[in-house]
Amino acid sequence: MQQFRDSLKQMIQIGNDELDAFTTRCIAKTFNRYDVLSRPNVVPNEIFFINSGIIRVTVTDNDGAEHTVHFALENQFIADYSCFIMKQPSVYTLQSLENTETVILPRSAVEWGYKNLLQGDKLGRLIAEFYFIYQDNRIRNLYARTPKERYDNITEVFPDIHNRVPQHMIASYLGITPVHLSRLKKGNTK
Amino acid sequence: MQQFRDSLKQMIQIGNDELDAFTTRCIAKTFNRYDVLSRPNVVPNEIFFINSGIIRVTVTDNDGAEHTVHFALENQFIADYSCFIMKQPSVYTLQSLENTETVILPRSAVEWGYKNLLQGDKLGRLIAEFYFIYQDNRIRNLYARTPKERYDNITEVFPDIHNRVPQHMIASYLGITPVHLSRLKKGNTK
DNA sequence: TAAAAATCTAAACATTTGTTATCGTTTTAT
DNA sequence: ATAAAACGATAACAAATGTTTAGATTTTTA
Repeated sequence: MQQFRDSLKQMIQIGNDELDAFTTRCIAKTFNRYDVLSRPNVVPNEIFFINSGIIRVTVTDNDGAEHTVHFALENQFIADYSCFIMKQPSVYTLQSLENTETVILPRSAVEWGYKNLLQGDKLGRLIAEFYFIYQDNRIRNLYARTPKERYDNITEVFPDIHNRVPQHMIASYLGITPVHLSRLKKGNTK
Repeated sequence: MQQFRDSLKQMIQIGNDELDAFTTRCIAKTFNRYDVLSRPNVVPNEIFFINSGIIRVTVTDNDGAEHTVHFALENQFIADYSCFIMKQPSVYTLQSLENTETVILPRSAVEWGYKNLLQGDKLGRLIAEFYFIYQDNRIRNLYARTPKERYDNITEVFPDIHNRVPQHMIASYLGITPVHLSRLKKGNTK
């Protein structure tokens, strides 16, 4: 729980009493590799903070094909945040790709934080802003960069991804097929 | 300014005194069609609220090609919000497509609001969350829907877009060429 | 440790999407 | 009102990307 407390302290001004009260409402939980943390069609009532490990977020399209839209790493928050906010049934699957230690923030804790922490709303603002920036980058890359360029730059955002995630999941994240990624690596295409 | 005040009142609890103090720090400004509101490579220090009109957000890639990443409509906030938050040089161009009435929120007003409005951080949180949800949707569609599906559903997010925006800009937003959109409309492709 | 499963590359072929050019129509600007 | 520019459809062709299948290698599981 200490790692989680340190992250909070980096984001907002918060004393030990507030930290105690808040973290008491959170739950440490460890997942095994390939465990599913969150499924589609269920209203998500949890935000996860990752102490160690890696979580993949996927969406399934109308044809049943699975698309990796995100990898979440150490010291990051992850959730089906849209559906969490809107209290609507989830659209994503969250799955651990390694043994993953998390801190779970139940909805009750989050709402308690907004109401009772001196800088609770600021914390919520910073988390939302952080992911906004990340997503903005995503969208810009999808529009203005080729798959090859996205591949070449993926380690900017996910430093050791090549050692931790199979290539076909990286291809999915890039928005291409594994076969095509294999081709791009050979360098025949621009 | 009344429209802007009403929008604020819908988002947070705010009295007339606070509203007066805040809106005094904002500036009403009208732009002509095709005016540029914000350019790349300049640190953006403003958020725009749209009373009427429509603003297009574009990014230019390495080859000099322009991509439309967003249309902002009435009663929405729009900015190069990532760069605004990070105080970094802008990457987007904001351009009005109609005569557009805006309220400008200078950085000074935003920061004043966070510090002095009772629910300032909550307002910031809600705005960031709102755009997070919008972007999340964008990304999911880019991954899990075909261009044709994105075209068929575009009026969900932009109701009267077909009457207000030329088709080649819609194509750009969909991530395809105008020629290809023309093809899709004919219905030969899935 | 051995069998099974997952992974990556490769090739051949199919489909989607982009590019260029043309033409008629509509919109804009003088 | 008229000339210029922008716009959208279309066709022919080119390039990018997907699909299927096969085989070799690595990783996982029993």
